Amino acid sequence: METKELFNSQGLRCTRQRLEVYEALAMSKRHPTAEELFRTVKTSQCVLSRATVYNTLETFCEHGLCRKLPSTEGGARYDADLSDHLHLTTISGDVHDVPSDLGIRLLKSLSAETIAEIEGRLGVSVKRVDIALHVDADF
Amino acid sequence: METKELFNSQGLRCTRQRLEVYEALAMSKRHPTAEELFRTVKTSQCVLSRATVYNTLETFCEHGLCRKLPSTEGGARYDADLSDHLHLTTISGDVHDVPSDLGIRLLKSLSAETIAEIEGRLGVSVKRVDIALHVDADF
DNA sequence: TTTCCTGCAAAAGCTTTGCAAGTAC
DNA sequence: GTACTTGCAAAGCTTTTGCAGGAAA
Repeated sequence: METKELFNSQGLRCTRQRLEVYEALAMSKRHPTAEELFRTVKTSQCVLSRATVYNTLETFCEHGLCRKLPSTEGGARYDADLSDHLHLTTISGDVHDVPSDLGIRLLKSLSAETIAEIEGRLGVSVKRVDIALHVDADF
Repeated sequence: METKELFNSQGLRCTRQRLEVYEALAMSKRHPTAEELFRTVKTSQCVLSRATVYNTLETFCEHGLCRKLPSTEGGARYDADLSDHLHLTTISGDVHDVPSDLGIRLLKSLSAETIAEIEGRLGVSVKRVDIALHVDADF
């Protein structure tokens, strides 16, 4: 679906700012923070304020267009990929996507081999696993 | 192990503030925020500043005495229970412990029955599940 | 006595809010 | 034209920092 139709289907007006923020978010594989989105979109010849980024992201979350990811430090991160997957945060704060099957195996057996597989497949350095189920919006 | 011995085993000095913060955290089943711990401990005839609470909690985390839980809103939450379990956050922001086996079943099959079981066993109202694996400290 | 810890106050970082001007529909 | 959206600036909340005084070992 085109982004404009996506907004319309949710009763959201299609503004330049929303389009750019949404597309920057959907394009990114880095699960960006509000600040990162602000800097990405602002430079691309679009008038934009931080307040709008925050408002926009909250609106997107409310309408199921993206998800706010829990984090322990820095600002909140956002993900427009609502498909079935988990997230893995490295010591540096980066967030990586993890296929559900791999994540579930990790949960079932945090063996050295599983960790090695995670590290190999994602190219990250795993230091500790802190697992949480977050239940915070409509089913 | 007594709390004082626990501190000593980690090379930490045993101060009034640390003892009270640690025991308030260990006693609580609510996964309190720094602010909540500050208010709990401060009222119980103990001189305490917010800065000390933050310093203390970071020190505890560094020494493996507690864990910082990722969250999407409000302040970070802390848990001194390092045993094998997962967390479930409700729409109101409360964090509940979930036995690992139940959490893994949730991950494997987010069926209506599983949700109902979660709700029944924890007495909470589940609205959405947002799942993340956080890897952010030493293994 | 030495080293570590605490409190205070200030600052920094992230996010929200009120309101007037502007824009989508 | 109406209702929604934006930008700005200020405020709010959480967390960190520098430093001097104080306490543990």
